[in-house]
Amino acid sequence: MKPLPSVIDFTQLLAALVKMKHYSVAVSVFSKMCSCSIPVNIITYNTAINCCCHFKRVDCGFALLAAIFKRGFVPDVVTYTTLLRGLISQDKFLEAELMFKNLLKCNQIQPNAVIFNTIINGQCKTGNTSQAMMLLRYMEKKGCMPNVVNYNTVIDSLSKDRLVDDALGLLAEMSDRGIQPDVVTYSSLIQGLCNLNRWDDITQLLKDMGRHKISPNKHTYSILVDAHARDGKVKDAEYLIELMIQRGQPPDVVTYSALMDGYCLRGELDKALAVLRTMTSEGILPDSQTYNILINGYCKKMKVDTAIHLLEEMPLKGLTPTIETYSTILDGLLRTRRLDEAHKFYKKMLNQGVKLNVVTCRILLHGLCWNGLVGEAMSMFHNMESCGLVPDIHIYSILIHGLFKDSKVDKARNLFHNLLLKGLQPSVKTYTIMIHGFCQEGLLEEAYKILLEMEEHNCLPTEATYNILIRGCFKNKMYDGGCLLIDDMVAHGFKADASTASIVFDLLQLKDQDPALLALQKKFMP
DNA sequence: TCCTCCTCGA
Repeated sequence: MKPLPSVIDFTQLLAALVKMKHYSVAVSVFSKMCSCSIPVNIITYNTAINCCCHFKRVDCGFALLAAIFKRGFVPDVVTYTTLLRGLISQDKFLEAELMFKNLLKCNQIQPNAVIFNTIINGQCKTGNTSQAMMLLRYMEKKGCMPNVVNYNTVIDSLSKDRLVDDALGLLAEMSDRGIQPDVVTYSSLIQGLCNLNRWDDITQLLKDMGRHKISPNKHTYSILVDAHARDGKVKDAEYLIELMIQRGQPPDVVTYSALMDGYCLRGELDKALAVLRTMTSEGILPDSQTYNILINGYCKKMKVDTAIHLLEEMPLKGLTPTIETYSTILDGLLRTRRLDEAHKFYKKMLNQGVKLNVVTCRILLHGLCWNGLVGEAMSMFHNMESCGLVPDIHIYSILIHGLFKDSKVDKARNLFHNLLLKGLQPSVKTYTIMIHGFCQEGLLEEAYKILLEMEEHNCLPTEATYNILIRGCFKNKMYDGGCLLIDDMVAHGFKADASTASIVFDLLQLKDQDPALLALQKKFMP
């Protein structure tokens, strides 16, 4: 109190609380400061607004903006950046974009690279990478040179959209303009290449990093560990972890979780558990996600009881199960047809205040259909909208599949038309399910129409799509049609391979010695 | 003294 610390000291105190993620404490300290007439300035306000935003209370952030005006302070670009980020983190991207445009139009701020990036990142995260790219060009026109973070944001998004070559183009552009890429740039690119299994390019990029004297960090290594683990190469993943330790970048909970996931994918649950023990003994505490990976592993192996045991263990370790934890177990119960337990579990989950999301609904609908309860699935589907949940294309595919399985052809057809009316783009899966359903019902013409529709919408059929339709033709003795389709699939670059041949083979075994089938046998069987 | 980008889960 004597002397009273400066406004900078108080602001640093607040910032320290933010860094420790004690947002509610920080906000109450801030309001105490205000009521005690302790000096504050615009930076103190910005820090407080940032707290509100992390606290998922943008509304309080805007209340503080009003207070700024009331006290005669002038909000700066940081104030607005923080508010925009708050809006975006609460899925209000369109509002954020509108506010940003107004700020520019009214010359309220001199936009800098940070505020531009906040919007660029928002566009990337809402699936509009191409618009983000346009904004990257636009900021330059506004006299604001893009920095490495702006490039990194777009490069990361392109890489995640599988457009790694475009991302690599931006890397080249950076070098041309003298903007040095950093470890984040390379990490994003490596991840993009990992998703496409372009191992040679990854090696090349790692060499490139070395030439630029940029060392991989925890993130980079974790990306590589994850990629190897996903690819089943757990031994290589283990080797990478050793390398991390040697190079002074010790693995963390993310690295070990990725390795665990690799073991789970191979069904080696004992080894996954061993990883959990290793990390704990090294003082790295598992988080909810680590448990979710393990729980998922056990559910996929139909060992739902062990999964439930792990769920019960979480609170003992100070962890709160997430919606993902509950959804995984629910999926396990439904897949093992433990309907009563699933129902009880679902009720309990809702009682605990867990909020449903689209993925949980997807799991429930899939589970209901899988257990032959299409009617209940449909009524749940109709309830979704009243909960503010918008069904996605996967949900439509699941329901259409369920309806066909129950021979409800008209309802399936209706649902398909409805999704088109809603402006949803059917996926290859949706189309394939339609084709499969129509084939089962002997409606070959309708099935074929769907194939044509796919091509019209530039949705490329897969080998499986063709095989399903071909099988449908043969089963319905439309041999010529089947043969034409085989030619068609070959023309589209697919091989009429073993599974196509086996269709013919299956039918030969089932059916009488139909001469047309015998002719086909000559064509396909060795 | 405050605000942007990268790693694991259904």
